[in-house]
Amino acid sequence: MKIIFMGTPDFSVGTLEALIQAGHEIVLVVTQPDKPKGRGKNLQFSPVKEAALAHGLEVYQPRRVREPECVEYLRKQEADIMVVVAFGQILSKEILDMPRFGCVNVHASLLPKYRGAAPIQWAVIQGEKITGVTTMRMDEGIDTGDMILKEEVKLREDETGGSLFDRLAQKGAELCVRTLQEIEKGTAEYIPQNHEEATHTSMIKKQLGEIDWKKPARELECLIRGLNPWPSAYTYLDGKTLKIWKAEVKDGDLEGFQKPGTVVRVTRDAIEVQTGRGLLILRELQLEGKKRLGADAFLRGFSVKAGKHLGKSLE
RNA sequence: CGCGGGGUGGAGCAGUCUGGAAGCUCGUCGGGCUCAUAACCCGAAGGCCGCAGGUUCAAAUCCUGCCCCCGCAA
Repeated sequence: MKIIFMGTPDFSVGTLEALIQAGHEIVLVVTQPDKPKGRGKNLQFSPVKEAALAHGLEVYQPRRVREPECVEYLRKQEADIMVVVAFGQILSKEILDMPRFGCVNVHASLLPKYRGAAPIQWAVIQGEKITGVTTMRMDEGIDTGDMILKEEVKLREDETGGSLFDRLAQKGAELCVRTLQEIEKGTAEYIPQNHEEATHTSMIKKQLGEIDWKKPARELECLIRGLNPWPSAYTYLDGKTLKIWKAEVKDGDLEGFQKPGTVVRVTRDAIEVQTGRGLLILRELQLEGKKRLGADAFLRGFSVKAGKHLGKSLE
């Protein structure tokens, strides 16, 4: 089939490559415009653009796909179908109706749950046991279209946003190829979502990573995993940002309840911190400007003593 | 030219401002003590102080250029 592919981040790349592998003709790859990124603010290509260029595909980067001239350009491609994976722009009805088979989206959750921007990270943050990927035929709403195929994925104990991201990207790629096969054969079933059960997620903001020590240790541990490797959960130590990369939960409070955020015990390879409920044992951390370190190495260079308060300096 | 921190034995750091013997906490190896240990005691190995120039009687330390790592910001 002649496909227009739309996508931007790493998550989309696997699907793009799987489609190429499956022998589809990608007539155009649409991705977000290059933006200044990283230290030094250099202009950077999106991962999808990198991949497209590597395969010699034509790349199109409209500021807004809904503008008339963009729509015209898409129409000229005469694609049979559009595959949209984490593109980052909302498509107008005009575009959605354009291809013969419509627009198919790969979404990284078991719809109708976790509609919206960052379903993968949210699934980890919320402590879900199972999530997955869903393909659907897009309609005008955000992630509200009829579902085609779905596949479940179990979260591991130590699942991070990053690890789940990788696994779902791969599952999504496979699922997308299968979905297109069914559509091509005419055997695809379109199952409406139960909108009553829908939940929504918002985009991950950096600020979400600031640890609120009043919350239960269990919740914080999920937050830490969910925001690893980006943007990471953090707190403050002596006014400097301290990222927490790995932690464990320890139920029960040690020798009476101390103010949340207080270091209650330091051993050779762990820093135990009081939370709203239970203790959080910090195992891997990173101080501003420094590398990521295991707690044992960290403690060799920086002395942290019991009684120290983590978080914003005041109080 | 977006802002900022850093590169010192295997690990993490101090020392740099105020040039003048390479230090701390660990790890490793050997020995001792102990029922025992992440304990304690004794001893040892291991460093082009990121790279290249410059200033100086003398540079980890001052000056110049470059490389690499990281935080913020996007």
